[in-house]
Amino acid sequence: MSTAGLARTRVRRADIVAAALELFADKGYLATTMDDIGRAVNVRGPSLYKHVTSKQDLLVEIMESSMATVLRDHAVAVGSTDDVADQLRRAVEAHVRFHARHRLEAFVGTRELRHLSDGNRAAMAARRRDYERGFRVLVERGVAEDRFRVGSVRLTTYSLLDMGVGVSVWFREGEEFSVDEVAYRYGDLAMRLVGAA
Amino acid sequence: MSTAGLARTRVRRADIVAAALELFADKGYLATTMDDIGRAVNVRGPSLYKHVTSKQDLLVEIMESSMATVLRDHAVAVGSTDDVADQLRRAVEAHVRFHARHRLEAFVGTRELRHLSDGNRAAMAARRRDYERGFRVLVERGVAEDRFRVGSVRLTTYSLLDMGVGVSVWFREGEEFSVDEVAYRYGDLAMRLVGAA
DNA sequence: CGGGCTGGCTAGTCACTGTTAGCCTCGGAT
DNA sequence: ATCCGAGGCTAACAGTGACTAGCCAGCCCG
Repeated sequence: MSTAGLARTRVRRADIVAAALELFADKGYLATTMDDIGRAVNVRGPSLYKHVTSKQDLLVEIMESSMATVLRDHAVAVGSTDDVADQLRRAVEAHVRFHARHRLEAFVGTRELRHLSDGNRAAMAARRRDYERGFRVLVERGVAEDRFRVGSVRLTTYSLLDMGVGVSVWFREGEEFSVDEVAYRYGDLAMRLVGAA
Repeated sequence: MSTAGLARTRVRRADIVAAALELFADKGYLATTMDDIGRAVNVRGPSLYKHVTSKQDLLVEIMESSMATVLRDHAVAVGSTDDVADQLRRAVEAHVRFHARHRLEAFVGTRELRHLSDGNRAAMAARRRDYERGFRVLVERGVAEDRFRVGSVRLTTYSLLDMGVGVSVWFREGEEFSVDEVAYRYGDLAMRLVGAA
């Protein structure tokens, strides 16, 4: 069948990206060599260039697809209801779910931003700011609608976001908490932080 | 005076460490070269070895002194009262104050842990775990004494810590908030998180 | 059956970087 | 005046690592 060749190629490339992700998360982008990545997929370093144009490309691919995922999840969460408190709760749950389920992507996404080439980093940073603005806007609306009571919108928003980001550092699948449990509990914590009525 | 030579040496060394700190924070440990550090103190890279035994040494010095600072501040905060809620509040304030005032050290401390040599990393990680345990113990005691009401001690503790760590990422001296304001407000947020009575 | 693309391999290039070696200067103490 | 050590400099070494060049095997197509 004519799809076999193509199919195999596709799989390989995905394997490479997956291996790169694990290594970037574990050792960091700069400390990871193309040979390391090759070894992880049973190939010599230089062979990778038959599938990928550069090491930087791997990083870009990882960060972009990961960013696309969070943004999509966030939009779904916020769009699923009109109640600000529910929106914030669901947004936080999505945020945490992402940082737990895709902890490596999330981890690499925050840690390796600076090793993106200038153009890529700027684009990425902009999308990240948009994402954060989404949360700030929710908190602001909650306050305006008298549903939340916060000392500072900005600090509260940072707290919400940073709590969730932290999940990607300690979370491990199959330990004490499931993804859903963590998401749910962080949703509660978020409601406390904003003093939800 | 015989101290002049010594004094100058000491100052220089401190300058080197300061420059290294800034560069490590900005570009990352691996991406920073000895020439970079040298340039920052108007000296060629190799000359640094008259003051420092290795690049790794610079990282170790930064991380150790920084860790010593947090641990000391934490001990003072917890020792300054007997009331669990006050203890936790002050511990969080100290935590946040540290991450704001010493944001570069804090930032490097969390980001570059993996580039410490094995022995140093293990020692550092252990002290970090102790520090975290200090918070968990406070939350546990608060719950036991019926002063706090939390869904999960572990998750709540992580949240408290990660919120504070996040401060080192966005905080800038002389902008909207002073160190004290941030510390105070995060203390409030912490009280909300633990559902302090 | 045979040609050629796909994708692997080895060898090599080039740039870089931590660190050492060895030299020279200058300021302070004798 | 002179000595000397602290500390700067350049040159060089050794290792690394991204990426390229060029070769070859095997599989799919005709």
